[in-house]
Amino acid sequence: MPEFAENYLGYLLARCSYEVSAPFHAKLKDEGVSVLAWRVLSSIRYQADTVNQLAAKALVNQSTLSKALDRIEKDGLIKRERLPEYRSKTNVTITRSGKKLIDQLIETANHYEDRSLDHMSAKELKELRNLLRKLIGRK
Amino acid sequence: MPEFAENYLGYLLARCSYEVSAPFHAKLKDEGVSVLAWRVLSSIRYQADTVNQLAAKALVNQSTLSKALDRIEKDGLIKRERLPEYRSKTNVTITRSGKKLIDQLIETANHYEDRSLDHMSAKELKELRNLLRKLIGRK
DNA sequence: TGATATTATATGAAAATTCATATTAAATGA
DNA sequence: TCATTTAATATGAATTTTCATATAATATCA
Repeated sequence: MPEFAENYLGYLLARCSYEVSAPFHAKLKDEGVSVLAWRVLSSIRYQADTVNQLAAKALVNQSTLSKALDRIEKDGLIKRERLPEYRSKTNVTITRSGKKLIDQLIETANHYEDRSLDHMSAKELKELRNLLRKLIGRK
Repeated sequence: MPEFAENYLGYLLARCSYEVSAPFHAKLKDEGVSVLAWRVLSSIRYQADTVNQLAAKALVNQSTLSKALDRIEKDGLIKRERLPEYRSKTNVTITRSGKKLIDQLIETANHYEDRSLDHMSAKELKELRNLLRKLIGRK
C-alpha cells in the first residue's frame, strides 16, 4: 500500500472496495456481464427505476448510464419507456431474461461475498457495516 | 440505496468510497488533475516506483496506467526511465513541479478528509480503519 | 550456449466514459 | 396563455480505458 494511503481513508476505502469486489467482478467479466449491468439489474430486480436514480445508485454519471442502458437493452435484459404520468422521465424495467440472469448472479455474488469475508467474525462485519453506514450518513 | 445493497458489503464499500472521495475528486477535476495523476504522484512523492507496482497501487490495470503516465509525463509531473540494474522495468520518478503540485494537493485532501469525517469520533475512525485493514488482510 | 519461457512495459484497435449540448417535457410566472 | 426556466434523458465528439498483442529484457533449462 502506498505510503500516503496508510491513514488516508479515501484510499483505504477505494482499495477495500476494489479488493473485495475484484474476484466477483472477474467472474462477471467471464460471463460477459459489465459491472454496470450488474448494478442496474440488481437495483431494478424487484422495482423499476428512472435513469437518473439508477445513475446515482450505480455510482456513474447520467450520460455513462444512458449509454450502458443502450447496451443492456440491446442484450434484452431491460426495457425503457417513458413514464406515462411524467413523460420526460424514462422508466427502466427488467425483462424476464434479465430476471433470470440477475437471480443467478445474486446467488454467485453471495458465494463470493461469503468467501471473501470468512476471516471476519459476524460481530466485526456488523460493526463494519454500521460504521460504513454512519460514514455516509445512513445511520 | 438500492435494495440489494442494504447488506451487500461490496456495494456498501463502493458507495462509501465514492461518496467520501467525491468532493475531493470534484476539486481535482477543477484543477485539471486526474484521479490517476493524484494517486501516482502521491505514491511516488517520497519514493520512485515501477509501472506495475504503481498500477496495483492506483487500482488500475497496467495498460491504463501506461497511457496515463504518458499524459502525466507530458504535463511534466513525472519522468520515466528504465532501471539501470534491471532494464525491462521502468522507474517512475516525480519532478520538481510534480512535487510542488502534490504537496498542495495532499494538503487539500487532508482538509476534505477532515470535513467529510467530522461527524465520526476518533474512536470510530480508528475502529473503521482497523476493520478495513483486516478486511483486506493487512492486519 | 542457444532455445524457450517469463517478466515488464508499451501500443494499436475497439469499447466505454466523459463533456458539452441537444432534445423533449414539465413547471413557473408575467 | 405564451415565454422562460427547470428537469430528465439522449447524443456527438473527444478522451480514457480495455483487450489483445507487440516489444524488449531477463530467467530458465536442456
